[in-house]
Amino acid sequence: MKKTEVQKLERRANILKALAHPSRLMMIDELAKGERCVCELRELVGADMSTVSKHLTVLKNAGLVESDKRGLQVFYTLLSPCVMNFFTCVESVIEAHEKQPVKAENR
Amino acid sequence: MKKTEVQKLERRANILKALAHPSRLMMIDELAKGERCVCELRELVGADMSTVSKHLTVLKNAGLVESDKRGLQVFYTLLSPCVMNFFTCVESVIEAHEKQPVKAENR
DNA sequence: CACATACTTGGCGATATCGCCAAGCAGGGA
DNA sequence: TCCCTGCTTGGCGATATCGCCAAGTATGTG
Repeated sequence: MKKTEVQKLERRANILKALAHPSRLMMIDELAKGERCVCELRELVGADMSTVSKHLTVLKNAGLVESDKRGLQVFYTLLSPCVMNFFTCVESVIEAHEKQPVKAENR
Repeated sequence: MKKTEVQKLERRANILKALAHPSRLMMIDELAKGERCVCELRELVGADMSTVSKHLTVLKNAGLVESDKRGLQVFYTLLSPCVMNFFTCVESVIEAHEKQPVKAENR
């Protein structure tokens, strides 16, 4: 297996990893509606500001959001709304899985 | 924030987390071509069989794949090919991010 | 300047993930 | 029955992630 191939997969995995957290999913969902400052997102997820800030750093490092400081506030914007399309697929996986979590003979 | 809302986000996050690993991405990609036994996937990712088996368990618990034991071998199938659509979006994020990883004034 | 506000960063303990080794288990062949 | 093969499970150390607190930075206000 090639090294470049692994690097490519790692980059992909990093983006998915950035998305793979409840609070970050909530923020992404909110940012899909428009830019938000950190304080608004803090209120939304109900966590410490430092925690929210670190989550946003993760999203930013993955290239999913962008930040813009205006005065005292920092506004974040969703750069790739296409990630919102993931959720219909994810929901279908959840639905299918909840109906048939394990085969009957394995229960 | 409602409890059910959080659970929903956690389920979504779990699926994305299951995808967020280079080896698992490689396996998903391979399984998109058709069912494969554990030994084939082991050869593909070049890891210990136990490691591969655990990765497959993660994917199975997330509802992304299904297993079928036939004789000595266990064959895995991709249940939700729609996840393959994620990658065009992911690639666009990577491309945009590599062109402009940080703003010029922050370098 | 002093001070408040909005946010980021450092650090720490708690928890989760990762990959290997060793052991266990089920199916098939001699 | 004994053994081999293909796979899963248990366990362990190493590493990463998480969330809070405390401290630091930058910007605006009196």
